[in-house]
Amino acid sequence: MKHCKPEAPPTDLVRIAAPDFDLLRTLDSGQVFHWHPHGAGWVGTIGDQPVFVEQRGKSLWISRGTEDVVRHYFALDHALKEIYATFPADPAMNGALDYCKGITIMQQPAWECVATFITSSLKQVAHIRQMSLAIRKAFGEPVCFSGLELFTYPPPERLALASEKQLRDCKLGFRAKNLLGAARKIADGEIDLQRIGTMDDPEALAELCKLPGVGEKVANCVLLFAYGRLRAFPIDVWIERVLREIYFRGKRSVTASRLKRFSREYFGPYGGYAQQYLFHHARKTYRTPPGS
DNA sequence: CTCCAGGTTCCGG
DNA sequence: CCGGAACATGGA
Repeated sequence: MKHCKPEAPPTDLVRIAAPDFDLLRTLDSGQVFHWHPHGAGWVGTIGDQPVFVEQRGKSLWISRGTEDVVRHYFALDHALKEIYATFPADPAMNGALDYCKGITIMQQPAWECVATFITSSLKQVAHIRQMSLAIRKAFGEPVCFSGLELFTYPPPERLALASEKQLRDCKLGFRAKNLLGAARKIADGEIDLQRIGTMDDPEALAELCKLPGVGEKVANCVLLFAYGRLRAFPIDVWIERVLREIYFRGKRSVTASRLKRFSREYFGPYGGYAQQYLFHHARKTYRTPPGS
């Protein structure tokens, strides 16, 4: 990140209430990949808007004028206590809840979410962050903010003009073709991300899966992290591990569709929340047992 | 060096 | 419907 002019962390801040929210845990939970620590808080873009956010106890101190945007993006209106009350009360879920309390399911811009999760396949979170930042730097708009140069996420129309080689130079590997294809389908109007918001869950899932590089897992991430479908339950390698080792312990030949059906029925109306907590807890604490 | 990572797609039973 | 293999890249 370049310094475009010397300036300390922003001083024109306003306070908003965030009683049950945990900013650090939320930003570290593998939903978004572009926030930078800055002073005692964080800077990043929400859409085209550069924002500073710092948590002090039950309050967020944020750039003046970004109150509505921040509240929506971080889903500060989600009633976490009511959501927790719907979780199954088994030991694994209780452990995850204890570890993840305060994480919200965010409400990201749809395209940015689709694009970053297209690049996520077979990549660690640190790599997804690198690719996301490289794409912003190469194709996004620079925004000078609080002495830092931030970059917006390029819209589909912009990436549609890129070459596959340019995207590979952002270290996308085989994902370059998929991201380019998806950008083109959306820029051409063949897929309408706004209209997907009006569809029911199964229909929206099917529509998202028409994009190259988007299968059931990525589509569910997008439904969850961008469209507020809090029942969507993405099954990645971590969640599959949790399901098999805890909820299907000792059972053999458990198929993928079996896991899907179980997770849909067992985790309730906020299954997506349960999934995110189980994922984050497992990813942060899992160690392969010695000798196996 | 080997293993694996917030998968998708294609191909053969 | 199911399992297997290919696909790029870099951190552990």
